[in-house]
Amino acid sequence: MNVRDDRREAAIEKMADHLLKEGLPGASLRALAAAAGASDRMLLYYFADKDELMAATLERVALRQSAVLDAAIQPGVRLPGPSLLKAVWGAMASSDLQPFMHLWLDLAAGAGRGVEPHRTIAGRIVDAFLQWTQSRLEPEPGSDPAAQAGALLATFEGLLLLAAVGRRDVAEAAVEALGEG
Amino acid sequence: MNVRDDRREAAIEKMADHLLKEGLPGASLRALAAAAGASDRMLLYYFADKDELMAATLERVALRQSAVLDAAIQPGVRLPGPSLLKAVWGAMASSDLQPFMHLWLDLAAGAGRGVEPHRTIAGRIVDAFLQWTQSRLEPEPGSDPAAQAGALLATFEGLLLLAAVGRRDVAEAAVEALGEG
DNA sequence: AGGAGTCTGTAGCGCTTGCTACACGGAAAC
DNA sequence: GTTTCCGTGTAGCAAGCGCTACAGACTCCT
Repeated sequence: MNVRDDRREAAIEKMADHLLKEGLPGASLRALAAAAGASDRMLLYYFADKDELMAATLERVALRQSAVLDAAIQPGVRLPGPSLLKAVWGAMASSDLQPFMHLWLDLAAGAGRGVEPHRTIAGRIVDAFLQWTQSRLEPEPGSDPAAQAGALLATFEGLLLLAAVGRRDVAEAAVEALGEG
Repeated sequence: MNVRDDRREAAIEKMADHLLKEGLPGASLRALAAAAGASDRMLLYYFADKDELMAATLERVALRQSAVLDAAIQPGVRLPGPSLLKAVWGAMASSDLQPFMHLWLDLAAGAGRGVEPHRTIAGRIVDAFLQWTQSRLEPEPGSDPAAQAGALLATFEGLLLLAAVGRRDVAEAAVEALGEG
């Protein structure tokens, strides 16, 4: 029945595509509207304001990404740290790492300065990822599993950052080195 | 003799301060000019355009930061991985980590999308940091020292990112965990 | 048939952005 | 003493931003 909600939903999907392709800097209302096949006027009819629109769209992107990870390493499976890192890195790499990486850095940069809705959403994403990591990690006995998951997550995020600034080769070599040690 | 170069130099210092305080999003010509005690008109007299201005200012920030690191761990000293990580993290934390962290994430985000001058400068910074890490790292025998340095750098960058998105506690715990393992 | 509420296009407001045109005072060179 | 260049203020341009006012079309209820 509700036409508006349907179109809103469709817009979210198309805007998520656009966001992944262009990143936050390319996410003006007019550009997003063009991507969604609508007018900026209509976007602001579907959503209260840009913040609400961005929150919904970023949430959608996060959902997609967590689906990629779940598909790569299914619930119930547990791996030791180095293997898990390698597996996650491999999964991201084969699902076209780049777009998500760029968007995530944009988001993190905004979050760092406390910008909303970036701060809230980035927090949620990193918490979810942390929990996911802990649920997939075969913990080494004798130290805190949460801290181990945190360390693994940090390393992965750092690899992402290295790749983003054009040092993907360094990141690849690091993954290998960590796999041996 | 050269009045212009003197003022240009002074402007760089003050703009570096401003950049650390406000990050890239707060770096409009008018805002930078106010911080430097000049007019935007004059900034564009000292520098060809905003790109040149930003390149000079970001370079200055990087210079300051590497001075902090050199002071914390002097040339010639070598530490094993976990200790080095702890030392670097401690040095950054005690020198007011926050401003540099934010700026670095802004820069990395821009670099990821290929924006100039961010891409070039971020590349230079990460290369310098990589080299610095390798020069301070007591390498474990049997695997590539460069890759070990890369892995350590990745972890550190990831910790920075975790702290930026408001999970500094997770980062601290991870540093501890890595210190034990 | 008429009024009410739901959609949507047009047009534009007020603001910020990087950058520029122009004019003018002073100092230096000849 | 004139010319030439350096340094600087004023004022403004074109483009982009998020957002809104307004009006018309369409659908539904009575």
